[in-house]
Amino acid sequence: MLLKASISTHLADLFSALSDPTRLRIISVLLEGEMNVGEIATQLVMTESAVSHQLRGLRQMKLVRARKAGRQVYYSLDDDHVEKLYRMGLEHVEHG
Amino acid sequence: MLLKASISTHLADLFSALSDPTRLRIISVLLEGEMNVGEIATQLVMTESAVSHQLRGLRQMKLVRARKAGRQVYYSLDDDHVEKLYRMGLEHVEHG
DNA sequence: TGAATACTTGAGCAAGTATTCATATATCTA
DNA sequence: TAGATATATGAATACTTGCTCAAGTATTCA
Repeated sequence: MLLKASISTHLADLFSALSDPTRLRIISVLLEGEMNVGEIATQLVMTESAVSHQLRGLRQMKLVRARKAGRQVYYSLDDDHVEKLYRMGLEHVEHG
Repeated sequence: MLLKASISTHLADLFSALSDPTRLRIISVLLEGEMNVGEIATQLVMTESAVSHQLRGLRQMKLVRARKAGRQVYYSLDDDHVEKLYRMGLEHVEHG
């Protein structure tokens, strides 16, 4: 049945959150556990600013959660649907 | 483990295909079976041109398949991973 | 053959996005 | 308290995207 316009935009927002290589790479490292911004930036070989901007989007979409510890901020995945979508997409890409 | 850059872009492309309300609405009607461009456009209340442009993207991503019959072109879903991703995303949006 | 129908395509524009750079805020340490 | 560290944020820029409009191709039918 035709998806209602309002639901279609929410669903599009969810997939949009997963539609960028940088965000997917952030998710891939957070699958192993929480990590702070500097560590993520080091792993991805990107500036902390760029990573921070992307984390903001993921935070707003409630896909990651932030935990502040001193001056570090540790991020972790805040949604197991995301992990499922990520893994299912990856499966499709790797042997689809 | 950190997702390789090349795979991350492929995965992002897949999710990008699902990251637009119009494309999701097209997918939602094609879940019920094949449909031609004019019928899709009527259901979505959009121009055939706009729908055709989106179908092109979905075709290039191999998410839909086209069957020509006379001057009509019938589209159908070409990938059951897509249906799974769609349904899982929808579940998340509807009661997440 | 000529007109109508069904769809596709390219150009152009408005709106959105990801990154960089500079700056701001918060926290720790000497 | 001053300076260093960790992160966040705003503005600017380059790039991408979705639609419209006009024109093009293919097919049917009178």
